[in-house]
Amino acid sequence: MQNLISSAPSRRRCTEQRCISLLQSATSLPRLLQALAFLLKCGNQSNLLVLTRFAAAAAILGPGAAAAAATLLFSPSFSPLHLYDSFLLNTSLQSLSPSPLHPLPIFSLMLRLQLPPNHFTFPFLLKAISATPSPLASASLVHCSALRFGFAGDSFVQNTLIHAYASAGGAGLESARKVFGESPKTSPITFSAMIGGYVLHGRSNDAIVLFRQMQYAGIQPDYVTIMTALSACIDLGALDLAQWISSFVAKENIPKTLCLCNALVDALAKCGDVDGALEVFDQMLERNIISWTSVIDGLAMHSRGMEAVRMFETMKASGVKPDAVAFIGVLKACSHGCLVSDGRHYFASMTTEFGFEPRIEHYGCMVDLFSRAGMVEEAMEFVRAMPIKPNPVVWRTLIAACRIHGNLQLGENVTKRLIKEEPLYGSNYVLLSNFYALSKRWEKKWEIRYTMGQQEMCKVPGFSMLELNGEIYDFVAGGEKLSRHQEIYEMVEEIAKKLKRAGYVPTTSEMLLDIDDEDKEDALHWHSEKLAIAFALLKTLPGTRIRILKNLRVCGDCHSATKFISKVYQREIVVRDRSRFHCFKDGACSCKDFW
DNA sequence: CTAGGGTTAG
Repeated sequence: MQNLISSAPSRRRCTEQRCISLLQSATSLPRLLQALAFLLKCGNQSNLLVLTRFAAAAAILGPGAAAAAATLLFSPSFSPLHLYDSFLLNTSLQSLSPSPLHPLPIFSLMLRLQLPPNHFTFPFLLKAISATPSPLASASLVHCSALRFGFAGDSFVQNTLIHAYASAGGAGLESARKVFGESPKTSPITFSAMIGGYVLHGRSNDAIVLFRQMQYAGIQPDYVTIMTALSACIDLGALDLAQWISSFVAKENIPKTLCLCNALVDALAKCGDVDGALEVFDQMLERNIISWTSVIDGLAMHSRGMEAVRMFETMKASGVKPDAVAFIGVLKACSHGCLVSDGRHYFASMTTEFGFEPRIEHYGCMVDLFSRAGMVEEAMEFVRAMPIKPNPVVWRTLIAACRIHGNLQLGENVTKRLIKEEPLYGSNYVLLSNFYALSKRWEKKWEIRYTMGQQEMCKVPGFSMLELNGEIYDFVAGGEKLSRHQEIYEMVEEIAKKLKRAGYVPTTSEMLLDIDDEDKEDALHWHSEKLAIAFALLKTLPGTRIRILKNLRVCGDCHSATKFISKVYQREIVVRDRSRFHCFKDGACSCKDFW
């Protein structure tokens, strides 16, 4: 008896599941039709799920197959299916999301069969379009269609339209903004769609401006808007805003969902407030692997490797099984904290204790672990013994170690090998020319620079950002974007003099120019973070902590200069690198010079 | 039957 009751629904589910996989596995239209015929024989005439999956499977095969399928489905001989009309096609559209399959064939069929789209059609359609590779053209096509059918004023349509346009980036963002501006009713959803689009395409400044406007307009952000705004904070290192959001969440009646708390932990840590992140983490009622990974990664970024390792152990003890990403976190903590033996232990435990096959990222962490610790030969040996092919990232890790630890010959060889693999990537040639400069082979260096010029390859320009009183300031080397540059350059000169008196010796070896030493020193002063620090020293009261964010890694000279500045000017200076934090205080850096 | 979203080596 018990058996009968429990097996009946499960058998039906199983059949349906089988239908779907049968349809999805069809590789051509004839096979698909064959599959459908079989399913109909099993009595699926009115099973909507099966029929919509059939339509979706046909759409995957291409417009021709989709047309044939729809003609079949909606032909009179297939009655009474035509009663489903738009509903069937809407559901087909829905079933395409979030897979990246193109929904337009289904939509055009719908029009061809003169089935009128209704107000469910456009959101489904636009949602599916957002997930396709280049949604701009499709979005504007559907936009026109929505206007023609009189659905452009529907708020669901507007929100999905903003999302679809914004997903395209570039000009799509402007189209999205236009729809956004024309939307009469704005909800947190409208704002999330627009803000999310900005964040997705690297315009986090615009995202935050809009987030502020939202509050100004009296619209209460909900948890999705907040998570989106937190992503923008991460991009910009906007600590003030991240902390403000954190307290906002604490005092307002916003559901503290697992997702939201994870986003808060991640954002606070990445904006420089690990202790704030730990506080949120401690108060969480429920934690998943992402919560643990975020907090471990946050500790790793701040050189708190031992704590990260303890956290990893606590996680295991609390019954959460580490996954591949969590291992990346703990291995990163070991390499940034110079915990070589712990790193070895965790790497080994991946296979012995948890049965994972380490991925290239894990091998990369190990190479970094040995490299930072100065064990360059060991790192090279590790790469040689790797069972998977090292990728360019691994090579670059090793190359960075060779440069820092002075293994010039090895570095040069590895860089040449990298260039063979990636001949079109400009930065690789810069790396090679660096080694030539370090070994003072200027002709070789100029040869490379010449080749680069010929092929129009260039270096990623470095920039720094600084947040002062809620405003974000940009600095690029040379500083031509700044209106007050004269003042800043004078400050840079003054800093240089003071540092020299304090015993600072500029490191010129990282410069690529073979000009005389004095000029080299000059050129080093223009690195974007030096400009940012000078500006911050001018604009803030003594004792204020200075926070800088960079797109590249800190160069050796800036690192030692900043250590001196922190002592001479008695300031705490926090620099967020590409991958970690440096907290300069009293002439020392929290990274203990491992970076 | 409708909309916006989270951790990942350098």
